[in-house]
Amino acid sequence: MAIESWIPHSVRKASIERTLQAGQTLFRTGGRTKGLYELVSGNVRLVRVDSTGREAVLFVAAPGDTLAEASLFSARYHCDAIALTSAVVRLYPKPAILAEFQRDPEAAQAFMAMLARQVMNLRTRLQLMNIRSARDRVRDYMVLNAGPDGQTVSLPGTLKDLATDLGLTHEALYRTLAGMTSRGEIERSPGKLHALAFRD
Amino acid sequence: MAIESWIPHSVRKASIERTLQAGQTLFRTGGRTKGLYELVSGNVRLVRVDSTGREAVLFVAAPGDTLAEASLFSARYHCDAIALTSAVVRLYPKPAILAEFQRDPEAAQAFMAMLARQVMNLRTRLQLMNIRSARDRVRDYMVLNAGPDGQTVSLPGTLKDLATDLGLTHEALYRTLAGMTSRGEIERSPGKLHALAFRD
DNA sequence: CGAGTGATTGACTTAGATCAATGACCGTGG
DNA sequence: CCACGGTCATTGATCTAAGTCAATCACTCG
Repeated sequence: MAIESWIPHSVRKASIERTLQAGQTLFRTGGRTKGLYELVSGNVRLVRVDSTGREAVLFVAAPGDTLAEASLFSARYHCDAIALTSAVVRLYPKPAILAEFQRDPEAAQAFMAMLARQVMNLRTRLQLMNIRSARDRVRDYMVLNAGPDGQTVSLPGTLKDLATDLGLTHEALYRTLAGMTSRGEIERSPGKLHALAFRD
Repeated sequence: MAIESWIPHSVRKASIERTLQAGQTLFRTGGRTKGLYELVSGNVRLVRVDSTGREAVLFVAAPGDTLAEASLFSARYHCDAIALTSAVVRLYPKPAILAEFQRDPEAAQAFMAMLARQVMNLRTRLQLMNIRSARDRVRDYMVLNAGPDGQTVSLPGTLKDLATDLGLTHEALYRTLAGMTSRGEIERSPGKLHALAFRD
């Protein structure tokens, strides 16, 4: 998923960094699309605004996320991108990317593979969000993200981050983990979760 | 998103239909990937099973969905696909697709565009699921799916389906809609929702 | 004319959100 | 070197929105 894994070198070199203040607009609905953005630091949110001025958030990008990949294939943006915090973005210019894809089918394929993986991932997360029970959500998360041994999950960030990922409040997650631990369903070590026997 | 919009004709012709009984396995983790499946009718679920035998559902495909696009780029499946109901799938063989992408960059680009759109879409739905309040969820859904006039949403299926899409029970959705109607926030006509003035 | 499904509403329960407080830890600046 | 501000982790008390169970009506289809 990391951008380096699929962006061709030539395009990489042509990229440009830009710094945004909190609240600053990166692009706006109807504007000409410039290329693919990678969020380096900070947060940027994509919003769509309806005729009455109500806005709906499409996506809140975190560092490492890529913004507006669909805009590579359309001439105009379909939403607004606004920095939520001060942020740094990197722009990979559209002509460079598309030209590279024409020239090198390998590059195109790498890009497709990355997108396909993202689709799978997102679908999985969506499925996870359909689970009502916090405990089942954690369980499923563990099955899905287990390491090679099939029962250890290493946490990428803080528990708070995990809670957000799971669509729970951090309090709910703490409680759920505490409950599962006391019931002997999991064990915890710093930065890791171990699945033990589950009995339903 | 419809498969006809991006699948090259040559590949289309090479596709094969297959019928599954409820409970039948389409493919299994570790099996050789054959290509891209489109679900024609019925439901198929993708599941991952961990070492202890616990399973987590990755995705439940509905007619029109495409399965395992990521498997186009890997040699082995990473999950099991099992028919939930009796179902019909259409297989687009991997060699045909990949060869076509090599030959015709346009086709490759169409595929990328489709995937990119899917990614946007999925992210948006994920964002929607983060909204706790049923009312806000409906509101956001309406903003996101408003027609050209910016305030009419035509419902693709039944309200029950919509409820599932929104991650609500149908009862909760009915009540929410009833509430919003009585408060004058929306108007309803068969198969359509109209947004009126919202006051928060 | 039943059987099946969608739409709708009622009553009740509960899981998780919300608000709040505490302790541990960490960096940093005086 | 230590006090202070910040964030994470954790737990308690309370509340409420949405889930669950259940019943009814309208409609369609064979």
